[in-house]
Amino acid sequence: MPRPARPLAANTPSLNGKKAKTDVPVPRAQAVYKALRRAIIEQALKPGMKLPEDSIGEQLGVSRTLVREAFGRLAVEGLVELKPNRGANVAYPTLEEARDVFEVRRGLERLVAENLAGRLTATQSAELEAHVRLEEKAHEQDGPESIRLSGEFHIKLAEMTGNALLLRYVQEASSRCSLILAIYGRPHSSECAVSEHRQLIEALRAGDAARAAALMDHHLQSVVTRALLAPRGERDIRDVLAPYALSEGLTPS
Amino acid sequence: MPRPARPLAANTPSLNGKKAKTDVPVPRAQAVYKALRRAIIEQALKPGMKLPEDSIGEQLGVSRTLVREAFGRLAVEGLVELKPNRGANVAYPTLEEARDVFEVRRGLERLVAENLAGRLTATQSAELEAHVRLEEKAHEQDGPESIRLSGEFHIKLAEMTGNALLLRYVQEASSRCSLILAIYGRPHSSECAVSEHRQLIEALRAGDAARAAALMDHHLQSVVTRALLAPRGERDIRDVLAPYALSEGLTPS
DNA sequence: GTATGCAAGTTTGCTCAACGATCGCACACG
DNA sequence: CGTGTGCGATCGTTGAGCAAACTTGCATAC
Repeated sequence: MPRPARPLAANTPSLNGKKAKTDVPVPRAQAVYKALRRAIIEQALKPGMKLPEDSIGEQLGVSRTLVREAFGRLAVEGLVELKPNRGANVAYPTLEEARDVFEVRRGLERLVAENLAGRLTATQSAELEAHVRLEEKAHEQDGPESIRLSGEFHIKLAEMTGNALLLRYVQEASSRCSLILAIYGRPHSSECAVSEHRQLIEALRAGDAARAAALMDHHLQSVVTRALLAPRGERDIRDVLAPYALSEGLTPS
Repeated sequence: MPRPARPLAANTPSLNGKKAKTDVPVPRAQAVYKALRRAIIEQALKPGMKLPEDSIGEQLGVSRTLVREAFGRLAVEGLVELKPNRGANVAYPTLEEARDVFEVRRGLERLVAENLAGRLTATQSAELEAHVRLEEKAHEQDGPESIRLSGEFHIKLAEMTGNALLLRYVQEASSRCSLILAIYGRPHSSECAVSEHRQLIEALRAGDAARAAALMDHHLQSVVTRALLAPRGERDIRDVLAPYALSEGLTPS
């Protein structure tokens, strides 16, 4: 039995748009996971969309086995919803889940701020400044670049902590927030205020852990507020009707 | 081709020692994952131990496919270490990783405390009291029950928040802490002080979020201290030599 | 005694065909 | 219109198969 061509092998190096950082082979299972994850985050695969194993496997040039593995992992992360015998769908988080994710994310990012306060190296500091400058430049042009850079700022901070588990959790929570904001967010509400990023860097440099944590908390809270999600404790008619208003193209005042 | 008997199907209902809570079928892949996870946490599978797909599959009565899926998921959780083409081993966290996990856990549990402060129902409160009484009883008998109940107290708190993501992260961090303490902890150092659990419940009931968070933080910090892991910032000869001392059967004073 | 090369055996990563179970949908019937 | 049945699609899983990678044991050279 001849073995078929392996299209993904040809594609794998280009998935990241650059060569692998090391010569460690990247298992195809990993590549499938990353491709699907990215397609969900970038909204090529829309919230609620059905994900048939067969056709996804065909499109990626891999067997169902690897697709199933990727689904399993994405389900743990909350990006895919799996039900026994019912297959996989891109997750469609409820408002309750959204609130949970944002709450946890705020806690995690506070931890990042506390960890980094007073510990930034000159190199890291310069790197953050450069990033903020990119954000400002992108903000002037009003494109999707601005949103991407906003999110990357937070990932960059988590990376700088050097805590792998914290980074993983922040990445995961951030991905889920992206999905949630795609569903519930107001247009253009996904990006962060660049000025707040600047203030945060200053507090981290000053070594004021409490101030940095408070700034971070306030910063993320204002992202949520701009995105129409009220914080826990403010359950009112607005919460209940929000998805209906959106589906009818209405914008609450 | 006749299909073989399915030993795991016969075993699955007994894995939890009780009937499934609902009639939703439990996929075997899930059962394999849970069995392996439990075996690692309970230390039937020791840190560093090699996990061959073939023999694990035979022992659990499932195909390699499901074993591979379980490995993938356990690897994400940090309980299993996977290297391409080198197979799976039970994870053996470094001291650095240990520190990371404890730091994140402290942050997560602080979040739990803040979430619950002033929000415990009477039922929840009674449930926690009952749990602490069980801990006290088990503590008198000096068995493994005491350690298990200690860990469960924290999981129970996280459940009470109603935040699924927070619960998942606490469960995961807690599992990894168990593995770490198995490697690096002093004997009998894994359990919590029951009196501190009591103080925590009081603060939660009083609605003092700041105090509850501080108590939780201090509580977990003292678990770490008792277990020989110094907090970050105290890198000294003790850190460096700890694993060597242990491997030679020496106990630092 | 130590280092190196090679062959054989073992394990891993993955594909694929196969089969039973489950589900949704269309159609027939009362 | 409501209900039951049959069918096709999909899911969950198994096991055979194969290539690649790795490990182990043995022979040989220095």
